[in-house]
Amino acid sequence: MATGRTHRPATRSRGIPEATVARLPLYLRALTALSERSVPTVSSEELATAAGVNSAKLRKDFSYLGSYGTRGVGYDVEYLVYQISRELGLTQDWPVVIVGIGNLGAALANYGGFASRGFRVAALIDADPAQTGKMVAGLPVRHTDELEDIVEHNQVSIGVIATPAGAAQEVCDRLVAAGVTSILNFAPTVLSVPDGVDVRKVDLSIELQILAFHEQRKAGEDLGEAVAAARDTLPKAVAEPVTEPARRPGPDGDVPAVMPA
Amino acid sequence: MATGRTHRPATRSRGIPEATVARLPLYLRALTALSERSVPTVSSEELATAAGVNSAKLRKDFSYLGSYGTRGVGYDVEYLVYQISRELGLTQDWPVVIVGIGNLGAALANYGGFASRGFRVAALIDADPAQTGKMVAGLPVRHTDELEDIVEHNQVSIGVIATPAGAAQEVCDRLVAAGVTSILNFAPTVLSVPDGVDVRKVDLSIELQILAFHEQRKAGEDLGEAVAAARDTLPKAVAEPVTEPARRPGPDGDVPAVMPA
DNA sequence: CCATCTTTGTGCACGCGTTCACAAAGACAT
DNA sequence: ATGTCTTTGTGAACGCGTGCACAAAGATGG
Ligand SMILES: NC(=O)c1ccc[n+]([C@@H]2O[C@H](COP(=O)([O-])OP(=O)(O)OC[C@H]3O[C@@H](n4cnc5c(N)ncnc54)[C@H](O)[C@@H]3O)[C@@H](O)[C@H]2O)c1
Ligand SMILES: NC(=O)c1ccc[n+]([C@@H]2O[C@H](COP(=O)([O-])OP(=O)(O)OC[C@H]3O[C@@H](n4cnc5c(N)ncnc54)[C@H](O)[C@@H]3O)[C@@H](O)[C@H]2O)c1
Repeated sequence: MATGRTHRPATRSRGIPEATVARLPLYLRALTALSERSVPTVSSEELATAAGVNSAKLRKDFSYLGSYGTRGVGYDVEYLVYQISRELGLTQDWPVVIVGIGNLGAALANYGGFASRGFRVAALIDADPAQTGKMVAGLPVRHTDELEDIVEHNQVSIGVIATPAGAAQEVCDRLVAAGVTSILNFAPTVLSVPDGVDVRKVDLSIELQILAFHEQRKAGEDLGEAVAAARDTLPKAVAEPVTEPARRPGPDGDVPAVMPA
Repeated sequence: MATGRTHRPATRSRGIPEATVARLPLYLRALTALSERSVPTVSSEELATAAGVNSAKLRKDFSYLGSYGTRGVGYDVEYLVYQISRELGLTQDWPVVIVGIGNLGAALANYGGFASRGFRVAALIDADPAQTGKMVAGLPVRHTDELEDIVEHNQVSIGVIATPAGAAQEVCDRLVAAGVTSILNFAPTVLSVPDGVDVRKVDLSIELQILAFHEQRKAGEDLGEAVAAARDTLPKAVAEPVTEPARRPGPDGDVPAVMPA
């Protein structure tokens, strides 16, 4: 998930496993829904179903937080909502800046799911002078020149990058230098950051490619494994059908037609 | 990652590990950049750095695809681009539909990264009659009534859901019934799908919450562990101040403002 | 043709995450 | 109070993913 140095060794003694942390928001969402329906308690089985996970996994996850359940009954919904919120740090307000107010950045700014969990959009930042001053989601777009001031003045520790890939590393460096220590990156680039800074990335293109992989697998299965299997086990030299691009890269490094930039 | 039944047991004999599949697009991106610079070959060390991973991991990943490197030299960039593309199923065209053309859906439709990897947006679909017919990213928005026709006629096997959470499961069901077998879900809901259908989800809110967790950790470390440790080890019964959840869930199922610990 | 040097491919060990399965804890009825 | 019944919390086994470390492969130079 995280790209840069997100190495989290056995530093944290009473550490909650990363996999568990990633599921806590899922549980929280399910619990919030139950809370809104005024459901007082819930069993691990029910909650697990609602969150789309295995009940044993859910119980083990909760066991890292402490013993918050009652045997024979289940978990108190309100109490658990509070405990998970506290563990995730949602009992406090997190100011966030979004850098790059284009198609995606504007959509993010308009997204209601931000504020609903204690994430407050402190500022929208863009380098394009034409954008500067425009109102997006009730906030004025501010110029990149102000980035450092904004971050420091609002005590921003979380930054969202929605600029083109080419600008991402530079924006990242400036955010980090200004004091941001957590970055959510939507640009398709590997960001390098110093130790102590967390980076998480969201990459639509990668998700689609993973889906395509499985999709191809399914299609292959349907029309018999034989073809795929035969091709796959062919020795390297022969594995290429004649229709394939010349294995030796021509004088001009040509990319296969189907795979443009 | 995937939500619904994405259980991929030891079915596939010569199966590529899921973790490896998830990294292939990363390698591909780095290789494409090298290709554009007409770099002929690359070592595992260089490529690993560019992709932001460990070189041993990269070599092991490639070993699942076959032996495509040359010892003492490295990997042929063009050849590797082709092999990974083929493995990921990118040598063919994947028609995609986007359902829910609001803030996010429109941004996705405008995203150039779609077409650049062989993913063709076949149609944009929305339930709002006011949206229908509007042009977004050069395509007309079509009404949900046409969903089944569109999917079947265009042989769409990948669907993107960007509707509000409440509509996501229904849209999902219709997509699946119409023949879609891979879904990328942006709505914050757990989708349930039949076996054989892959679901991947992208949830901004979850990403932010994970960042907040680590952010809280970092902050806690700085001002000494003592406070956090003391609070955490409080017996369960006492951990609950009297001021706490008598909490009838208000109209907003929100988090408590500030909990005295 | 041989020596040297570079880089791959992988055997192995280790740690994390998942799942099973069950003892113990507690609610609830009698 | 006692027994029954439900559900938690967790020990233990297992499988997957990661990273080390090195032998083998092949390029390159003499
Ligand atoms: N639109 C999507 O659905 C989508 C999906 C996945 C990934 N992405 C990625 O997200 C990023 C943004 O996509 P988009 O469609 O919104 O692009 P866009 O071109 O619409 O918006 C980019 C914005 O960033 C601003 N910008 C450029 N350089 C900047 C800098 N140095 N500092 C501050 N702002 C700067 C531009 O002025 C522009 O407003 C891209 O990297 C894209 O690959 C987009
Ligand atoms: N905007 C973001 O940055 C963002 C980020 C994360 C998640 N999300 C999620 O993505 C989804 C869309 O977000 P948004 O900001 O674009 O919302 P939006 O309200 O702007 O757009 C939703 C669109 O879906 C359409 N729609 C509603 N019901 C439909 C149905 N049954 N069939 C087809 N179309 C239907 C609506 O007409 C509307 O155009 C939401 O679930 C949101 O939680 C959005």
